[in-house]
Amino acid sequence: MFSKLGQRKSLTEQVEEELTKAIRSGKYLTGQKIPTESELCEIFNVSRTAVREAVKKMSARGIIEVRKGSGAYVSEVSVQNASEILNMFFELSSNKDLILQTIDARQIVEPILAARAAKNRSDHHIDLLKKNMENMRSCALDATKREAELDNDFHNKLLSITGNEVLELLLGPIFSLMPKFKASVFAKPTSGNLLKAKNSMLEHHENILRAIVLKDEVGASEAMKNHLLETRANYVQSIKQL
Amino acid sequence: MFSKLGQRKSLTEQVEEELTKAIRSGKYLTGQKIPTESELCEIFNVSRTAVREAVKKMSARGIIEVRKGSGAYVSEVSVQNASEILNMFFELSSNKDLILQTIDARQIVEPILAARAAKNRSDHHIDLLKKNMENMRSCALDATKREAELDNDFHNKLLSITGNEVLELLLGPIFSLMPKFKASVFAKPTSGNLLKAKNSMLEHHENILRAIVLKDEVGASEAMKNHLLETRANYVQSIKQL
DNA sequence: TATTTGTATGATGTCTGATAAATTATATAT
DNA sequence: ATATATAATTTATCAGACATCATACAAATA
Repeated sequence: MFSKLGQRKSLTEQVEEELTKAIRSGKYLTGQKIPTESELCEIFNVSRTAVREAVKKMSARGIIEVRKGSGAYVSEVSVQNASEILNMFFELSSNKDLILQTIDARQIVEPILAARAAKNRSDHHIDLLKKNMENMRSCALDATKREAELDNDFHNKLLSITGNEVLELLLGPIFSLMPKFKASVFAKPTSGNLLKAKNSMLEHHENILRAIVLKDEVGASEAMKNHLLETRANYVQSIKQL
Repeated sequence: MFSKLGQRKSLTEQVEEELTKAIRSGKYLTGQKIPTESELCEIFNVSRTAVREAVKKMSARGIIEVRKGSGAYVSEVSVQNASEILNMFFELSSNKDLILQTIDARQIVEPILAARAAKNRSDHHIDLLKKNMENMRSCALDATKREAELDNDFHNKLLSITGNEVLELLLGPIFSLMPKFKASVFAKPTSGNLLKAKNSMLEHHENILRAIVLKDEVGASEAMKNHLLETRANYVQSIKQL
């Protein structure tokens, strides 16, 4: 059998592979500095070009962080880090009905998350959510961007109450994207409806929060369902008008 | 006071930013070729080094694909592409109880997904799931890797039946990771329990499938809950023994 | 002594120019 | 017209140079 007819990988890719493997195997720990470029050149016996391009790729993947004049360091694999990459994916996605699909996805998973939050919540969580509501109320009517961010924050806090980092990592982006959607869809809001829309949203959030305070899992789930139904309806209507 | 001189980004980063922006704005469409390196040098008035490093970063992000001797092409932003990045994050994650957190995450979201699948399923979907079951049955007892992959395939198919690409993208990794977990946890299976474990798993899958065939949303959800309860218990027990 | 300033060293960032290897386009021969 | 050989284009890799930044340490200043 022919063993290695497969197109041999480029040097850059080989270096990247080996370095990544080394990091994954624990040879270089989080925060630790990896060898300098010239050292890597000697280790792999390749030019600086190959090393640098491999390093660039790895930094784009969030595996390492390069600091000019200092060196390259193994970055912490964090939720935030991964979310950035996911966010970029969504931004690049040209899928036209991405917005609706995202809301649909939320309709599927968020009620159960709300129920979970009602089950797990501590008093500290309640404080955080209440503070969010306060900020929302005191937010100026025309500060739509801040309002969208606070909205996102509310749902993200709910997600974090579930206490599952894996879910946080994976589902975080579908909330943090909503402000962007909102900005693109509600670009020209009919000012008369602004107050009404905000009050409606506040009411929904209050209903959700109330159920969570009471540790009412079913109630929280239902309140979330209602909230998302209206959210979806609003988007559908606004998209139609475009 | 002096206004901040905003740390100017490196040339590589600037090029990457501009190029990404151009692609996102639709200047270069999916599958289309972007300008050659030397052209980009002229456009941005920088050296090939800067251009190449920007291109490498973008290819690492899955935005473009570089073909030696041909050029760089805007790649389709696919679910698979983003999933790869997510998978890498999980592989690099050193979180010790990642396995349990992942199973917990599945316990939260998968019952509702099963219910959704029961609602949405077509006859074609049923055929696919049945074929998976057949393969699983005819799979040799000691082919644990293949068995784990088929298991993963079953759950992934369920996920795809929901018909929501956003969810597929985000949740796909938590299934595709299970084979790796399985390999690391059940490295030395007590051979006597192999048959028992497989039969149990088959039974659970059958229960789930049956409910889906009947479009029984509650039944599918419950069957999935039971399945994951046992899955979790198995892992907990095996991890203890380590 | 404590703070600031100057300086040397080593790291990444960028440029230039060259050669190799893969692809694509062109020309040629049958 | 088809197939093949050749040329042109493009990315891959290398080498070396200088610029820019970070850091540590010595020197100067208060």
